[in-house]
Amino acid sequence: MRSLSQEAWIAAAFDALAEGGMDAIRVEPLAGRLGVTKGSFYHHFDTRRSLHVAMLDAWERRGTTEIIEDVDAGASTPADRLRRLAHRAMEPEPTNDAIENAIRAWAANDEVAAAAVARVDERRLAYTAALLRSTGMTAARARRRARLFYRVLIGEYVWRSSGGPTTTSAEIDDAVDLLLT
Amino acid sequence: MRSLSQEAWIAAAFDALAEGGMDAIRVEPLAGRLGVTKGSFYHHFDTRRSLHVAMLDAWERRGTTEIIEDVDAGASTPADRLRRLAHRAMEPEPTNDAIENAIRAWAANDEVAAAAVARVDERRLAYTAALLRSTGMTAARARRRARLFYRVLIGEYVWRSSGGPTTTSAEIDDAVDLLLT
DNA sequence: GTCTTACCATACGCTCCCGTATGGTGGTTG
DNA sequence: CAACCACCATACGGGAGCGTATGGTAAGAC
Repeated sequence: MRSLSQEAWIAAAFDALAEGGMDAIRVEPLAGRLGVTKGSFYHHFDTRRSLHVAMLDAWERRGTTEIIEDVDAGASTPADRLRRLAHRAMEPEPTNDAIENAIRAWAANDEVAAAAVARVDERRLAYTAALLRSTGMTAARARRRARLFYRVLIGEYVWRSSGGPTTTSAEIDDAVDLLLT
Repeated sequence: MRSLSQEAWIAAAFDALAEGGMDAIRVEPLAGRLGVTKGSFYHHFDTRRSLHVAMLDAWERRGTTEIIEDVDAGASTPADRLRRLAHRAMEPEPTNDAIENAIRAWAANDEVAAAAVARVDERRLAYTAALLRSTGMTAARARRRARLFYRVLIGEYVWRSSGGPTTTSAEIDDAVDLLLT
């Protein structure tokens, strides 16, 4: 049987999100893309809003553990782990960039989204700061540097999506060296 | 006589933009906010799109010269000029942040907006790179540092708007020191 | 004082989309 | 095999907002 699940709707919604932002996630166009009617949608979700919230949950689950596990897998020195983190996080993935940006823009006008973004940010920051502190940095300095790193990362995503240049591998190494100062 | 001008519509549109993004710029709500009907709007503009383009022009004119002139006014060493630039650009102004972010997000899905953003970015980058080169840096390095600075700036705007922390004055000085390395 | 023009109100048709109501179908369970 | 349920189609009502058409008013031109 070819019946859909919530996950199929969420996946399609992320595609639409990456292409046109939060506002492009509309029930009927999504149904068309999935080859069904909105009768299906309102079977799986109460309202359009609940799809948005479900997407937020999925994003929070994915965006918090994925990279960290990936970086921790290659055990090395803290400085190298930081370098791996930077390279991994800055890797050009247009779809991921667009999703990240769209959700962050959404958070500016939605309390629930803002809370989810705040949790994700805090985990990433804590992880980065912990890495920096492992290199012998003071806690306060590590925190500051982690925030600076995160600003660069957000800037990279947003700038890339709006036609900016992509940071090269050499530039990433250069920036990491600055961070470790 | 209390008649409106194009500028009044554009100003109201920027308010709506700061609050709800590009998509919140709707003709009828805007007319309500201005105390007129859309009959007025379609007298001053051909279509909704032409208002958007007019906003883009206004943004490009404003966003390119304003800060630069302000920084050049206080003549000092290149390093101090860069410091002034950083402080001036990172100054917390929620409305300006939201506008900057909204237009940049818009540029991801609109060719005309992307072209305007590209021009503004290039001028800001060129100015920053020139400052850095005046401190004795090589052209290539100055370019790289300018891009890094610009990523931090974009990240600051976006992160602040989505609930992130505001960079303190001390942190700005710290970051500028890193840039000058 | 008429005429023109800038500015705006009113009213309309149209499209897109949300959410609901209801019925149909095919698989599953007892 | 009968009842049930998950899944989806169809059809409807309603709101929001775009763009148009047309008429009205007040300020200046002549």
